[in-house]
Amino acid sequence: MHAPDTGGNPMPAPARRGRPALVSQDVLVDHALDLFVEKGYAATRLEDVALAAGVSKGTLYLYFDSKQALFAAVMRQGFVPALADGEARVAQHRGHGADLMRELLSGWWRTIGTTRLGGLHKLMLAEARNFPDIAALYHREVMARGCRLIARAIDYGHARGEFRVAGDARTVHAVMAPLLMRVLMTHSFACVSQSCRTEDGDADIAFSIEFVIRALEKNV
Amino acid sequence: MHAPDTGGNPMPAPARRGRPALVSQDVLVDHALDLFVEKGYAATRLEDVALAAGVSKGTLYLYFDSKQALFAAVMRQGFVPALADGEARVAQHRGHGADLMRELLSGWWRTIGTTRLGGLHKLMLAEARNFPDIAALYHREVMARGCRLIARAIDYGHARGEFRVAGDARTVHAVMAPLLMRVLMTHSFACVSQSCRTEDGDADIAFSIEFVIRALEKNV
Amino acid sequence: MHAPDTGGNPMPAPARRGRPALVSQDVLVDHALDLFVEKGYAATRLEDVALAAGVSKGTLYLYFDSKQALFAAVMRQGFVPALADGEARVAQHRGHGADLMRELLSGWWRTIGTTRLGGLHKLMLAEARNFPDIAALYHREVMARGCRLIARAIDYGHARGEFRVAGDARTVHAVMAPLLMRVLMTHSFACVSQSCRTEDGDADIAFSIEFVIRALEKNV
Amino acid sequence: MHAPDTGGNPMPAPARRGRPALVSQDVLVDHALDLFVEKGYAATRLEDVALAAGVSKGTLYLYFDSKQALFAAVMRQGFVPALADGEARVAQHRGHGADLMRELLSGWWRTIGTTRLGGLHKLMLAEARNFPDIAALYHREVMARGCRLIARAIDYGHARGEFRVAGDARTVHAVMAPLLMRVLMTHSFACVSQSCRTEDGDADIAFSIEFVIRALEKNV
DNA sequence: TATGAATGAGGTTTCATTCAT
DNA sequence: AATGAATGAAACCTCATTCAT
Repeated sequence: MHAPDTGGNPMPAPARRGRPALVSQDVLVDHALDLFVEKGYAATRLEDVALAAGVSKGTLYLYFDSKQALFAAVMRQGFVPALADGEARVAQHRGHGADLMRELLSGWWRTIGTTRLGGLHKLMLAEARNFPDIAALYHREVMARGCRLIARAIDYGHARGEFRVAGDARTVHAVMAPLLMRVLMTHSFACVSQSCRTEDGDADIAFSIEFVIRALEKNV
Repeated sequence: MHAPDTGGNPMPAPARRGRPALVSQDVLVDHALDLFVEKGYAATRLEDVALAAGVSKGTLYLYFDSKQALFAAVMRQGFVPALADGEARVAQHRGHGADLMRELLSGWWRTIGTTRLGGLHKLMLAEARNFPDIAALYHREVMARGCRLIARAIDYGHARGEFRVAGDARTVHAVMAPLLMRVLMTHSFACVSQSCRTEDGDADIAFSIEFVIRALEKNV
Repeated sequence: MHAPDTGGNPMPAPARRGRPALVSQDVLVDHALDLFVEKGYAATRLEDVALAAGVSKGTLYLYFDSKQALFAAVMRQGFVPALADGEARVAQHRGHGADLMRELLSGWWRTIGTTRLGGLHKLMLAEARNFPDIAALYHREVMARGCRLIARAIDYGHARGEFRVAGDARTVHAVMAPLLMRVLMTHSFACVSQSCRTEDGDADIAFSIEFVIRALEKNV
Repeated sequence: MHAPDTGGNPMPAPARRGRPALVSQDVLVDHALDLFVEKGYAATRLEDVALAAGVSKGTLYLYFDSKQALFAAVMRQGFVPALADGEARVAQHRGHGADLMRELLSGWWRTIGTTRLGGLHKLMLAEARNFPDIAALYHREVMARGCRLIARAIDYGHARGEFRVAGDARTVHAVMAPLLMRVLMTHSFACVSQSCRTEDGDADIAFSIEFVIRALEKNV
């Protein structure tokens, strides 16, 4: 992930030849993410991605073999950082299970639900059938990993005697559903209905979180 | 799906000139629904729709002005019957609110969640941004109406003192989310992961329903 | 190759629906042959083929799935008739072996060497490496069949005691080479050198034919 | 192919500034020859040529103005040495005309027929129409010169009363055709048919040579 | 009404060539 | 001299839509 350590010696000039790159893969992926999320896969023209990044159509093909390869890169690079962040959070937590759930879910909402990454979830959902390979990658690397995260948090509360259920798949699903649905709605119908916008969403989100926590907790 | 029943009266040689249509709009919409759900909007070719319905590509244009018009018809005709059914159910109900919820949600699951109509929800979600007009229609005629239905049921239970909350938008959302998500998963990742299939889904669905009912009910 | 015999019943009107075709596969193949021979495979644009036939680019794809499929059709349809003709000729022949050879070779020259089909031989030679499947077809259906034809004629003269050798592969090769080379030259260097043109070619061809016949015949 | 021999004199530190070229035109031409012969002109990418020679695409353009210029260089450099060799052979020959022919033709086969240069002949044939200028050069410098060579050899035998014909163009053509055809076949259909391979070709070649010599010689 | 041939805009992809370092 | 990023024209191919019968 980072350049090999050269042992304290100052790294010599990288001896770059030729014209320096105008863009990097990351920049292209960044703009592609925007457009894919905004217009969907089919309606996004590679030329628009390139122009958005300030290069020409052909340049894109120096970095990605095909439209599908670009799409795969968008998926791969989009979710990895957010997941690592969530995992760290669970590992460190002490205190009530309900508080951990609150932190996790509201954290997810802040870093994914309200950002382009939310749109990426919707995109993957919409295109999964057309790109089984990428869908499998997403399922394995993103969904499964995210579910394990939540499952561990529920188990934590269950082990402390606070939650009435353990973190099995069905429970995880029920816990995540309200937030995920809200994200999907935002990225589908926000343009159509005020009620799907996320603007004053914080209160709504808190409500959804408390709703599922109530379903998890033992009666007092 | 089939020709309208003429009530047992033998149809005499019809007075109107020309043959009756060999196909009706309904047949086309029916096959279009299948293909749209299976492949998504962009990947569905009108020629395939026509072939599936046993007519030629040109004939399709006698019934629908454009691909988008066909898509709109699919959406319109897909949801109307299911909604009417649900509304009748709520109007008639007597007894516990929880039982009404169970009936509504499991009824929704049977008639929509496990049928092509589930795929239609996913399709609309995926394409809403590309077809704001249709999305607005869907939102108005399907989503809003469906939400009112659920809201009324929650209010019913609330009025009886069984539910701790009234049927406002946020609650409706939280109640529907698990079932909707499951449908979306089925139509996206079923091909990729066993865990997204709906096969032994009945137990899972019951679990999801009880999960949200628990969140609705007052503590005992 | 021809419509199935309907047993003497007058064929009913074919009940053609829709717009009658502006072109047929044969017309497209015909123009494609011209352009492929003139410019080579890579330099021939499908749009030019279509325009030459008086239709649009898209129409071509109603008849052929791809450029390669068109190329295959050109090859298949180009050679079949000429071969059948030659085979009939050998079967009927009576008289001197040398005369049969003269007839075959000059017949080949007239029907292939001086027509577009000569260019087709050159095209196949030039493109064989790029299209192994089509090359295999050509080798099996055209070259092998043509070689058998010549071999039979040599065997005929050999059986009569006129030729000193039998029709094995090497002999066939040596017999055909001068005419084939001349065709290839014509279609490659004619534009560059008068000496490669075929205009007064008849005397040259007769010379080439007598040259190989002399090599075949026993000394007098 | 290798650096010019400097004659044993130790090259002192060269006075000229800058490094000597890391690659020479010859290296590029050498690899271009391989690729052109293997894949044909259109299917050969300049980038592959550069990579094969161990330089970058840009470097190639320091030596050649265009793909066509590279092609021209390949042609020019490919044939010149072989021709000089053949010409020397004819000039020195004493003895039977048939033996001279055997030596020339089998020499051609060894140095051209079985090497990449054979593929170069095929390439020129395939591309002549697309590059008239190069074709003219080839025709003038290679074909015409080669034909003169053969013509002189036939004349030699004719002057000695061994051959029944003089070395006119038609005869030269008939003499060369079998070997040329075999080369073309090898470079076109070898991948498709065992019978076009050159493996045990020596016997076949001898046969072809004797075949044409028989056609040249007077009856005994 | 129904057909199926025809269209052509629009997309992806390739690659010879240029250019700044 | 050498590089390698960048370009953009051009080709193939698709498919929603039109049209003549």
